[in-house]
Amino acid sequence: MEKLKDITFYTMDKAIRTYRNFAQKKLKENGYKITIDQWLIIKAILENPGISQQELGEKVFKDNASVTRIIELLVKSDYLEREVNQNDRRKSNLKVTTEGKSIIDKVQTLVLENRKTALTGISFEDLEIMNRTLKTIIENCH
Amino acid sequence: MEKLKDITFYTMDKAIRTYRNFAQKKLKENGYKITIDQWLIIKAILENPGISQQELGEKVFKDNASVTRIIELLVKSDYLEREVNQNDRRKSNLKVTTEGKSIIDKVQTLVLENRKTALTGISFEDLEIMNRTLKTIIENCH
DNA sequence: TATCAATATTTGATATATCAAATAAATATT
DNA sequence: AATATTTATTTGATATATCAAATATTGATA
Repeated sequence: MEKLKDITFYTMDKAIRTYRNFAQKKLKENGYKITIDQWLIIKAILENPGISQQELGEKVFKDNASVTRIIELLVKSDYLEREVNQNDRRKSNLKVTTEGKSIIDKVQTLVLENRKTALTGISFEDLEIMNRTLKTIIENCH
Repeated sequence: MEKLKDITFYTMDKAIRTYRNFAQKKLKENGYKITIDQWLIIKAILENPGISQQELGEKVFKDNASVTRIIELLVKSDYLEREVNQNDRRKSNLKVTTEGKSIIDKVQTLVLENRKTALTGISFEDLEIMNRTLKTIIENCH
């Protein structure tokens, strides 16, 4: 029977979780009251103004239900504002507040540092190969 | 501002989730009433008889609290039995039931198929590089 | 031996993931 | 226009993740 440590998917899982924990801890250490996922959602809205929740979910690879709930919390934290979309009343217009923009800016530096730390000692070529490989896996599992 | 799709960690996250969803769907399609995480825990117990919950958590990289709750559900599903450890009454002895062994056996084939599908078209070298890279990330984030 | 410190597990609170069902609004069909 | 279908979002139920606090037990020490 194969050992767990030899399983690629186990290593993938462990790596992404180790990174998430690491990044989340850094956020907390620096007093930022935001989760990685919340940061991701705000960032996606900033990069895609007028995006719907559904598109948002596709963008950050999250379930509609998760998006709904993350947005609720972001509104509660005053990082987001939502209004009913007048063209299609099923949708809502999501706007990042000043406070939301501000925390994204502040956190940005930290995130770049975290990534740098996490990728220390990895060559550009290896990183490219990993990215390509991960993308192949994503394709294969569709 | 960098685009999300260019972010390595985002791709890692997406890849592992795509694989998990894919694998979980296959389990469901075949009528197996077990989650990937439950499968992982049972497998780790089979491979490490007498393992404590804490060691189990380290092995599969899960929080103690998560392990407790997954085990509760496994006991409820009759895949696991637990007794108080007489040497150390804080611990419990975890035993995989006949039914538990049976489902692991049956699911095993499916899991191997899933992995094969997910890794189609990826060279051994690239896979090795990815594994090495992931392990470096894990080290860097400790 | 009574007390203190360390260890293993559980529990509570909160966030996210997933699926299915429910709502609500828009669009198509008759 | 009334009805049916499709689409976007929400809600409920259940599983997992994370942290902190609570429990229970063991081991060490005064």
